[in-house]
Amino acid sequence: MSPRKSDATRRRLLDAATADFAAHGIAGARVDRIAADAGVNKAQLYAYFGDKLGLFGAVFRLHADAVVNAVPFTADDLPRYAVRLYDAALERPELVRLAAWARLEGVVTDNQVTESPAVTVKLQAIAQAQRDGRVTASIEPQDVLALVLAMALTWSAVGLSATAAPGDPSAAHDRRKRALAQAISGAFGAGRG
Amino acid sequence: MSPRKSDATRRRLLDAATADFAAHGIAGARVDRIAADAGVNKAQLYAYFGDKLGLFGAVFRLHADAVVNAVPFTADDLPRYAVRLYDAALERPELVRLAAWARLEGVVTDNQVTESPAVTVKLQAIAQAQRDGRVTASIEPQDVLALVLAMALTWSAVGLSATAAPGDPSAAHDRRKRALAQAISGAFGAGRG
DNA sequence: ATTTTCTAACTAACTAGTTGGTTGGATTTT
DNA sequence: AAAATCCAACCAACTAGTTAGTTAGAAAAT
Repeated sequence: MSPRKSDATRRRLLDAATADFAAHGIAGARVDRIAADAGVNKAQLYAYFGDKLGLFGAVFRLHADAVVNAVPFTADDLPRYAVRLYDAALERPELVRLAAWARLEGVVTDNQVTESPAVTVKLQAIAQAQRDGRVTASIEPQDVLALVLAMALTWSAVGLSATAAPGDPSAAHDRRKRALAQAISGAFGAGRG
Repeated sequence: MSPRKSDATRRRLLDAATADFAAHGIAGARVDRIAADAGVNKAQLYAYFGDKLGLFGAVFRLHADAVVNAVPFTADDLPRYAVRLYDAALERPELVRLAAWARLEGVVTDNQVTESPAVTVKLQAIAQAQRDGRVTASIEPQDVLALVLAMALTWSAVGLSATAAPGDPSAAHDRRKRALAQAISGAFGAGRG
């Protein structure tokens, strides 16, 4: 928008907002707290982002690409892709939480998720891997992708199981990653089914 | 507590609270709205449940038990268990949403999830199925359970993919269930690994 | 008559969003 | 060069509405 506005202030607001929205969701986040944490006056926040939902949208868009895009997708090697996602979710749990909250609070629709270019590209890559005989052809690409994502995020903040934390013993991380890679290999490997 | 208090009023409050908490989460739910929807005065709500969080706790415990009792666990046939969970999540999406919100808002800890009797029983059943050679022994029971749960809830409100709805064409449900059953069979079947 | 269940009205604190005005540095005018 | 002007960035204080939780007492039940 306005190129003159201070990038530093904008950035501080986005950082503070990311933390607060990730921790408390949209309804639970507090505009005053975000402004205070950023060391910025509340009126500035409104000048930059319009309203609370506009601020969330900016935060979400900023990280949305990073959630799914920063991790390179390899349809030929889904186990490794899933492990990379596991690591990414571990390193930046706030991204997963933002996405989960956006879904629950209804600010992103199904169509926005399924019809995004990032998803379309992945589906095509899976279809190609199926034609090449590297991924089982008996499960639709959309379901392969959905299941791989769900499995990779099993131990994330979204999951209903114990959440993985960076401080966990590395043996625990290795154990989960092996389980994940092996389960995905068995589920989608072209050898069977 | 007091055996005299009207069960009908209590039930109406729990029903209204279930809907509101499932739709908006704890921070987003409104005590006045819940009381109005239940046709009960707000002061009654506080007499029955103490405070907002106490009401959420009651709602959560009520449905957590229900879902555990409603879906029988079959360690020998994990694909079918997962499909039953898919159906249960489809029929009662509010249960999944309640659980997701409870996790995100931090009112249930990891230990409460992993150390509950319901989970312990399932883990032992999986270990037995592994000894019987009906489930792959190369993945720990806790990870088998975590992955099966995550996969079954791929298309639920928790998932990051498109959400399944009761109104979807039955072909779509069948397609997802086949994908789910096949993926779980491949991932945890004892034939491989 | 007394206990229990219910209710309207209340409050203190909090919330998102606004207002009117200040600051400090760059640009223009003299 | 000095004075006048401009403007984006900034802020303390405020508003109007909402929130969880309380109270004092009426109605109903036993």
